[in-house]
Amino acid sequence: MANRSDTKTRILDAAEKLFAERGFSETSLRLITSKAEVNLASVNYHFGSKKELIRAVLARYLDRFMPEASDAVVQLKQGSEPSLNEIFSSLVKPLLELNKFKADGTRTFLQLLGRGYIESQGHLRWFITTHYGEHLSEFVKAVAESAPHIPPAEMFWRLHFTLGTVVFTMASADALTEIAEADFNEHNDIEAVIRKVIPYLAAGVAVPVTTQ
Amino acid sequence: MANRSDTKTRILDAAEKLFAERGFSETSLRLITSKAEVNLASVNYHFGSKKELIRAVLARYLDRFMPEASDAVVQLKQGSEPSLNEIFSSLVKPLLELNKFKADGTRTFLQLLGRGYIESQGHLRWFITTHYGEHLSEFVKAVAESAPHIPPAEMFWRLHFTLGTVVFTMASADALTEIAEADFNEHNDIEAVIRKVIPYLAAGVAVPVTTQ
DNA sequence: GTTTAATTTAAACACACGTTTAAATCAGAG
DNA sequence: CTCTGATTTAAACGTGTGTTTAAATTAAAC
Repeated sequence: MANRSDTKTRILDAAEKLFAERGFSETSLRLITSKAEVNLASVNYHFGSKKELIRAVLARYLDRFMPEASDAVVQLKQGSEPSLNEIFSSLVKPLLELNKFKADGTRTFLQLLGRGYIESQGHLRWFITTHYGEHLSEFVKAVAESAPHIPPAEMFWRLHFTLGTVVFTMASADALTEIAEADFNEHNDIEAVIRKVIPYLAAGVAVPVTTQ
Repeated sequence: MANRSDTKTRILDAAEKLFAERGFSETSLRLITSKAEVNLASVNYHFGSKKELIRAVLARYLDRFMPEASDAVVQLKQGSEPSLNEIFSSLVKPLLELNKFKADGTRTFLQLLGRGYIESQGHLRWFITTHYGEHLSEFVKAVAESAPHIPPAEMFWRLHFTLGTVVFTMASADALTEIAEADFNEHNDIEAVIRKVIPYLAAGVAVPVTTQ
């Protein structure tokens, strides 16, 4: 069998960059293959379809991030009663690790996640919960335990509010950092944004339920 | 001149429903015109292009909501020092007013806003700030005054976190209420979701800045 | 009732998309 | 070297898109 083929990798690399920047449906296979300098048909040859290419792009990051993230949460719980801030903060290192895998990997991953959740009309939600459900529930459990005054149904909503904040912020992170630079002369890399959002999220998740 | 033409309205009505449900780029003019039972070409005749149709759909809601919303904020400030919770809550009535304009108008408007911010790659941001900037800054000013311990640059980020929460939650509100009903046997209409999100947002916006 | 302008209609246009095909090329095994 | 299977390639396919055209129809003005 012949297999030197970095073609697959070239496609994934070009695709993830374009997907993150402009979204999935706005990125054509022709654009991907021209940036990757491979033949158009090679996408279907190696991945079957565009949909499966999207999954492959996401999986390459999720496979790295998810185990590390849930490990971090589990390890954090070894100590005594982590705060919400600490739980969220424990995800920062796994996130930044992605920069070692690829330049700007953290930003790319978060933007992909954002695009995915927004565009896929619930399809990505299914993909993640079925493939990474155990890692995910480790995180959810830790959050729930550290805010025991929030009933489960309320926590469900708040975690999705949180997801929304992260996902939207990351999908528009480029535009926002530009505006912030222009209006406040304040330069923010992706890590700075992550560190800004954590206290915001933690406060919202833990705020007492008002029965007005 | 001939003008019985509810054609324009029929198009707007069908378009807003489909846009809210499935997003702008996922909704073809052929689907819109078939649901509206009008001819395909009438969209371009009455609106010029799909892009201008999208703007018209959004404007119909924004023209109703924005003045009412900023009025509500201004009126609230007549009293003494409204809290963040009160400021956010003052938007609920204007939002629910949209249900009088059209059945399910509140949900439709918020979903359109969500889709718009997500899909339009900054274009809607420009449209709203140039057309409704004065109404908007009334709201921003009120929020800033009620949380004077947050520096302007930090507030910029937190308001966009807030926007993200709202926009994402509303864009996926249908899916989320379904899941909540299945998993927690808890039925939520759009008003219930709005009332859930307000304390979450207010807590995040006002949380003290940590200089760790 | 005739004229005029606005509107509606069916058809076609031009283009971009994801996918498929079949031939050409390549690399490794025997 | 030869053969075999994997990979790459150029071309075409079929479909769906927003938009345009030019004729038909409608409604109001004179």
